[in-house]
Amino acid sequence: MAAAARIADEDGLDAVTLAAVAGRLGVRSPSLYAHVDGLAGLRRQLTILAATALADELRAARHRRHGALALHSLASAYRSFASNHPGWYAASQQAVPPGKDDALYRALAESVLPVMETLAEMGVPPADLLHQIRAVRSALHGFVSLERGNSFGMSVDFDESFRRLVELVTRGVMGTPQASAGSGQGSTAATRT
Amino acid sequence: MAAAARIADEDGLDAVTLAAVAGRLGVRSPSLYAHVDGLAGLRRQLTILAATALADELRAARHRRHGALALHSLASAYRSFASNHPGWYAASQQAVPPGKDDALYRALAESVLPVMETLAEMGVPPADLLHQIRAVRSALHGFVSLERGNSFGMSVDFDESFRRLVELVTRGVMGTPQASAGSGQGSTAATRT
DNA sequence: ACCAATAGATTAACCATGTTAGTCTAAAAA
DNA sequence: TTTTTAGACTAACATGGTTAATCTATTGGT
Repeated sequence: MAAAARIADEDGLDAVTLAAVAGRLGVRSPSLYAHVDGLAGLRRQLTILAATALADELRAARHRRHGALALHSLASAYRSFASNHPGWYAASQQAVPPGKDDALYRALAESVLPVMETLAEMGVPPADLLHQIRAVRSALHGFVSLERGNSFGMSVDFDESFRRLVELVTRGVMGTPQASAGSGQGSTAATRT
Repeated sequence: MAAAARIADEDGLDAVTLAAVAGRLGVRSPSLYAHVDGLAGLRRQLTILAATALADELRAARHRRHGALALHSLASAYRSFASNHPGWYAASQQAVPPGKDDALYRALAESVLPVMETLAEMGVPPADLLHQIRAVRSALHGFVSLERGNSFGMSVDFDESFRRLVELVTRGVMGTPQASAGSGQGSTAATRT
């Protein structure tokens, strides 16, 4: 897994292949089947590894910070993670098959927890929490994803753009409680949103 | 290309393969080389096709609408496109290799134009335009991408979440001009942002 | 000290996919 | 009628994933 993780960051997620991992370990591909459940298993574990790493970073960024400051710190950490570990970030954003795989699900959920806790602490009413988390996640993932994918033309001032985006979202999350019209939204307790 | 486009939407972007396209056309894979420049060329053209289709939808959504309404319509069209053509959407969001490929670049740029025009028309000052476009694109792409990737747990109320996100961004784009601190941002004329 | 179990690697073989090279055929152009 | 050409084909090879069957060395039990 360590070898796979290195390849992901150095050569891109697509370069994570049984042959590549085996090659780096000085071993033939079939040998890997004694340790991982094929390519699918390898990628799955890589996703878990990446999501866990991201969750750790986010947790650390939030540590002992509160309110808007915590949110800003979180956002920075999120973007830095994607920048420092592009392969891991890509892995952590894989499409998730519905149901079943619990470990995978929980690892991904953990990376969302810090956002949820921060917003909750900032006083977002439970009825709004779900929507706000989605907004924050969308903004962060969207920006990072477009930035990583080279989808922003003119390579100017990404930092400033990000700063503004984060402030826009922060403002949106704090002010204007926005009376919720529909739905009775059940448990706000659980994990992913 | 039509065959490839159908496969992308029906079986996912990853299923777009020379073998699959050839199979659907009742032909052997090597035959395709007379029409497309290998798999890379096929995918490239698919990206152009998808970006063009997206641009058309966005242009249509904006047609004869103005201000916040245009932006909302744009946002809806964006999300609908991803929902109706998941494969095309995925294709239109491929990472872009820097420089060179002009046709590809321009096709992708076209899909951003409607956003730019709408914001400009809404009175966003030129100095802010670039950042605002990025914010809007980030929010839209982020939400759609997370929704498509099954990354929102609890399958409740996506519509409401999206509605709120769009309103949050709209509010952010209209109010609070946000004095820009750094940079002298050159030409605001051009295309992608 | 010996033996058995096991972890972990191996080769061989087979699949699918992408790709190149060389060839054939039928329709279009001259 | 002849030539050109578009568009297909087969053959052959590379890479990557996967399974099966086998080998070997270390570990653990007796």
